[in-house]
Amino acid sequence: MPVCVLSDGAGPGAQVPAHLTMIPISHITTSTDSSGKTVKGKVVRKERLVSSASDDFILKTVIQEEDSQAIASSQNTSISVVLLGALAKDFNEAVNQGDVVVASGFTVDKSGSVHKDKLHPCKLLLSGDNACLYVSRPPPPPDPRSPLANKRSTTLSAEVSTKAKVPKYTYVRLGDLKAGSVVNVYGVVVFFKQPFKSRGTDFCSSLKITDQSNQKIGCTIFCEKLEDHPKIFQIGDIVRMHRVKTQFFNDSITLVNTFGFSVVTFDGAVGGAMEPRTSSRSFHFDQEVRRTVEELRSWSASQTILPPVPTIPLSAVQPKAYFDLTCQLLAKAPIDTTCTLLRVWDGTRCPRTLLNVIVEPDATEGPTSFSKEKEKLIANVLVYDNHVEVARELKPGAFLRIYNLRAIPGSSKVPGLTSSQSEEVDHLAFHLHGGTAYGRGIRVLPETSPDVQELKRTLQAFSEDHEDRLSDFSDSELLEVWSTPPESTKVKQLCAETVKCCTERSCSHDLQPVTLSKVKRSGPGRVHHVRVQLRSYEPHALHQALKLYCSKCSSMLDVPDDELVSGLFSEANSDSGPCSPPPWLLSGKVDAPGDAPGSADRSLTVHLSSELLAEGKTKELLFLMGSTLEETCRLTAGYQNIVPVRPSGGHLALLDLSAPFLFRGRRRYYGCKRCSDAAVREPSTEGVEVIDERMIAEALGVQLLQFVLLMKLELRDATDTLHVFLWRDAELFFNVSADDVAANQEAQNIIHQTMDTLCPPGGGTGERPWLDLCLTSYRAEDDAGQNQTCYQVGHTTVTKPSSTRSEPGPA
DNA sequence: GGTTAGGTTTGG
Repeated sequence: MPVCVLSDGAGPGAQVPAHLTMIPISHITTSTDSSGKTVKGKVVRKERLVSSASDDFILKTVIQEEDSQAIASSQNTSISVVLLGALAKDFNEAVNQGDVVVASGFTVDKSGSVHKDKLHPCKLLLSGDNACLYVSRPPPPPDPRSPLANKRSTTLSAEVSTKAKVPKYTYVRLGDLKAGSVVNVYGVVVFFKQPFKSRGTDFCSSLKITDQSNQKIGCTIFCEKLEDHPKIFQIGDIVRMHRVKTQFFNDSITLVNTFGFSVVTFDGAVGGAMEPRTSSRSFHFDQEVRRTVEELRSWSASQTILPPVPTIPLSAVQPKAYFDLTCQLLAKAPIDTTCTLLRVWDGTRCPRTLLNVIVEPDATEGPTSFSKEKEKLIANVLVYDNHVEVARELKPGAFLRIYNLRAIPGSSKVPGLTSSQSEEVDHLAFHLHGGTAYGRGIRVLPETSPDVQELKRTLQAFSEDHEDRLSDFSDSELLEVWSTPPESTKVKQLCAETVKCCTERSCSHDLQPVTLSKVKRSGPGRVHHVRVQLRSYEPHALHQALKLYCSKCSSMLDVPDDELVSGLFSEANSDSGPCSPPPWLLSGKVDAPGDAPGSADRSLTVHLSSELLAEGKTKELLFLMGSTLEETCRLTAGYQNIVPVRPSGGHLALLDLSAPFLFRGRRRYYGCKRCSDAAVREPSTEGVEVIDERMIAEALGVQLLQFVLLMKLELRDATDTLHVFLWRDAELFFNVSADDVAANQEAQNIIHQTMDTLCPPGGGTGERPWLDLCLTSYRAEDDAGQNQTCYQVGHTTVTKPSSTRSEPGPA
């Protein structure tokens, strides 16, 4: 449906998808297969937009082959194009005679007027979701101030001289606004509130903008959909608004959105990326837009109009301060109806003790505990009232900016708080109070934002430092680690402080360690602390410890090996036959990637969402047909998300769900056969910042399986042995995520090294380190349906794995 | 082509 105006500079902007093949106008016949094809031509005639019913439009245009050689050697170089529906309307607004357009998703029909107009015997029809039109406009006359001017005028002079550019939009300076008109404006944001629910039907955004005329103008935006609101991340961002009305309020002009409103936001930093933030399907972006934004950026940088940005890291937080926090959400838990706890970190450590909030593990979304080192960096943020609703939509792992967060010293009146810390005074609590004053609110930042990129580097650095610290022991420390109690150690030594342990408990239970024989005599439903050694473990082939778990039906599956998955791919490829993709997909071909250059002569059918294409997102999501597992893996280098598909009964279908339904880089995602209702369906990408496995799974009706780690450990102490499971808290135990274990060798190595430390191969029990563990006992049915008591290790982290154990001597 | 809000904090 969309019309995309291409950037005429080298910068970002919509691009015609590279996999589509262009065909010359003269080659078009009624038997042309238009799938995966484009036609390019200059608009030589544009007729009036005709509206046949209230919402139905039709527009006829004629495009002509641009290549003069083709024109000279062929007759049918001009062809009629009929546009229907919204596309016609968009075309009418966005395209001028003289523009060069590329059409895709068209159908070919016989032209009824060939005798009359002497044009091509065929015409192109564009309608529906499949159709897309890319517009590139002759660039504006060279700007004499620009260093590129000479270069431009030589390479593009022919086109420039044919037509003076008529700007489509005119923008009014904020100092020239008159009440009672509808205008387009640019402005630098000096104040903003995230959209909040109004008392009417819409969300309301409130902002104040300024420009070179130094007027500060308040704007109020009402839109029902959040994605239509300005995507403002911080003061200094630049907005461009189309169709806002001016009106007087309190003796000053204000701007309110009106019919046809649209807004695009740009980063306000001089030299920053020119990435337009908008959910509009069709928006105008060219060299002139770029120049206007750059002018506003440098003007704004030279001014002192902007209040200081109150974004500071946790390490710099002062008591009583209000500040904006850029952070990652790790976990969250509702406290009561007016308050939600967000556990966040930004990789820096606040020098103050932070408020400790204890909630039921069952109420927590995300991990319930973290390694002790990480825990020290985590801030508990309490968000109140209207923010609770926003917090409900947040997912652990998301990157957030919390605006106008308050650091409250010594405050301890937290609903539901059970921490013994509540009487302490020397700690900081973080509150996001109710209301929207001072722009209070929460916003999810896209991963592409520069601030998130920086945050991720900080978090990464923490993880690396932390791991370095673990493996960086002096010899004396190593001796302490390895000098374990002798076999004859009696129970009384369990509490001895002198024995070094290589695990740490992070639970809040106030329990004395007990012996395994006592654990065995106690019934299910208990929590015990024990000090034990690891006698043995299963599976020894550690990759088998990685499982797929369905949180819906609780089934646990082995991860299929490559041989099995390869087989499923070739099975899928053996189904052939006619197959019509759904109308929202555009089809094309890519060369099958191969080792030798000569082997790449096979081509694979690919399908891309026309909506994503329209947004220029050609690498985001690919439906791939006919590939082998190996080819699919190779293509992950070029596409963020690959969904393998196969023809089935004339339609596109997913592969058997034993195969991954999605490839993302080195990561593969699986779905639950029992709980999925899988089909190729269109993902709704409107307003979506990042296309991830969750949204794709949801669109495809796939119940996403989670990678988990499952091991059975045999523990021993002086009194007995006990088999326990390591599952729910296995990631915490190894301090590694199961997702990472599934995707990379380094994470797998951590598990190997840890197990080698806890249970050295070939070593006697005397060498094995002692472990402080928290055990939970529970009742479960075994395979024979018999009730039995099971045990799980929880709240425990291995703190001192070491790979240098085998060579303790000086290096 | 309606209504909504119309910056500005003390409080869990």
